Amino acid sequence: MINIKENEDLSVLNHSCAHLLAQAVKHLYPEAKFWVGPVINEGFYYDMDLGDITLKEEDLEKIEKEMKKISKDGKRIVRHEISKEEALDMFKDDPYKIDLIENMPDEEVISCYTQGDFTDLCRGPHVETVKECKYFKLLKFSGSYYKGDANNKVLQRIYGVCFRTEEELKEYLNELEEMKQRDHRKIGKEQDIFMNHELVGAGMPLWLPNGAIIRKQLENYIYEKEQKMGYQHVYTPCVGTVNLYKTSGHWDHYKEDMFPSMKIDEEEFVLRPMNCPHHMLVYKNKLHSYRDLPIRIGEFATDFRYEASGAVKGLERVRSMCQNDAHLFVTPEQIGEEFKKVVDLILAVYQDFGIKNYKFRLSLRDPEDKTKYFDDDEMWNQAENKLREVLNSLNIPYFEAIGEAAFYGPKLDVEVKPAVGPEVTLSTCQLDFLLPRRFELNYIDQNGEKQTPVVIHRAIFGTFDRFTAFLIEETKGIYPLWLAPTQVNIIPVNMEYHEEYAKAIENLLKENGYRVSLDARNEKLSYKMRESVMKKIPVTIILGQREVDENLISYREFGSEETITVTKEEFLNYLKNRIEKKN
RNA sequence: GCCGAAAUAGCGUAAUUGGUAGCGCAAUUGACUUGUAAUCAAUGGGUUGGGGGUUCGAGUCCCUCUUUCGGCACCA
Repeated sequence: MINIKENEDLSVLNHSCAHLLAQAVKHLYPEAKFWVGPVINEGFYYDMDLGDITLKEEDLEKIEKEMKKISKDGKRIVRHEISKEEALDMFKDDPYKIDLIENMPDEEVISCYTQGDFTDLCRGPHVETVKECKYFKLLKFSGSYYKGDANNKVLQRIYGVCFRTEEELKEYLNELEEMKQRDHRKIGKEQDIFMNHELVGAGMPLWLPNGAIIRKQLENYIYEKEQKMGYQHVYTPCVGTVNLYKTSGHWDHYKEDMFPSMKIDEEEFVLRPMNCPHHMLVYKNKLHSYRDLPIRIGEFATDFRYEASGAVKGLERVRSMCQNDAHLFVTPEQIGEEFKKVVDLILAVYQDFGIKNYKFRLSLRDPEDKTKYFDDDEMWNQAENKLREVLNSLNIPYFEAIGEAAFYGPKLDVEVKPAVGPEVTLSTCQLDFLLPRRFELNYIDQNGEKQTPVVIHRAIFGTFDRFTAFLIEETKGIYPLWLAPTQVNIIPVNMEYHEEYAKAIENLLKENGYRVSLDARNEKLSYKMRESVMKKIPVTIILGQREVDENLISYREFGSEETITVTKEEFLNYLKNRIEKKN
């Protein structure tokens, strides 16, 4: 999809359209006060205070109409530069603009833009006249916290998008509609991947048989890869004592986001929100020499987090999840090499799944924020510099994000954009100098002295839940053969004459380990073919008199109109080949 | 959690101002015996998300809880 913000022309146009929106709102709601109206990747929005008024669906139409009217009128958009005093006077009725002006550095030139009866404080640039903002659409509206702070007042936000031509706008709106069609929640329901039930609770997905097949394939796939890389897999309990999390420091940072503790006899337990503390103790179970490192402890671990009710979403954001987790215990010298192996693994996995749209994000702490991050400047500088150094040596493109680190250390996150909603983190690889200290981990170095290891936390799939959600959206529910819940569907042309042969082929494929269905209903071939295609089954076999007579198999691949007829051996080879190539 | 919107059969949906809950697909049964995206007919299926209220009467109005959706905030 086109990125408005990265397109210079569309960016200016959309920003002007935000002003047009504000002008129309001002006409309809004279008491409206305005905060900011920036351009974003998807278009633009404007945040405003409408007093006691909250917008309704119909209001958007009214505002759109007013915008069209103003646009038709075609007033010029004129820039003027003013002093801070003039600006403070001009916007004296709007506390939000006063806030903006007061926070501007003294030396900055203050500019505003006037179009007809409306003037907005703005850096610009803008298009020449409001006439250019002709092909726009208001997309959605919602509340949003002033300055993005949940303690502040809720402002009204309206989102929209603007293009140069009607065709471009239409195309964009169509694409938005197509994105909704690939939403994993929609496909997940259609394909019986997962379900939810209000008696189980929000954010607690139940994986149905088809989803369980996909997940099992993912587990086997990553287990084998990790096994080959020297990971040792463990099983640890889904509960821990509160003291375990007090030791790690998670309790102080996240107790509000955990399920409440349960007191049994004299001890308090929580459902575990993550597995690091358990793995620290697995490491500590034995005395380690520097010769043993790196030690890589992996686990497919179910965790529970009390995510905010407004945050839960399908398989993407849940309260019960399974992490593809591992903790690597390394010497300081081994950080670079181990980190590289993790990044290589991430890249290899994405290649296997055909995932192309992702970004690496280097997540750093906000040095100003002394409460969110463990307070030890030296430790942070060491960790962040080391991580940046490793990334630069790996030669992968990444961007830095301040304030996105974990409380114990900086991370490399992989960001992807779901069909609906903001970007989410899939894979993560984190550098941690803190937890090994908290749990007093050590190893014996060459000189027989105790040293503290460094821990790398990493999750390749992130959680199986979120990865599956993304996989569904990437593939649009058209899975490669090795992942498909049903791999081959068999349709006999005539049940009476061909059922026996069809059953023989079904057994042959089952014996070879494939997931096969036989459509034995008394329906027309075309009826069954339609269903097979709609279910997106990778391979459909058609068996009629020709196949029976010559002991052959005819099949059709999903997405192809062509029927291929081969011997049984050739067909088995064909399947095997596709599985190996993961397509 | 916050600001909005919504919840009707397995799925997708309809029901003027409050007045007998319909339809399509799927399912079941019967007929048809089929060569690549829908054969025909019949039948069953609903405490309209839960609880409470207003009313002669509630899918429809009010309160409340739950869940879902669009954003915001959060995300170890």
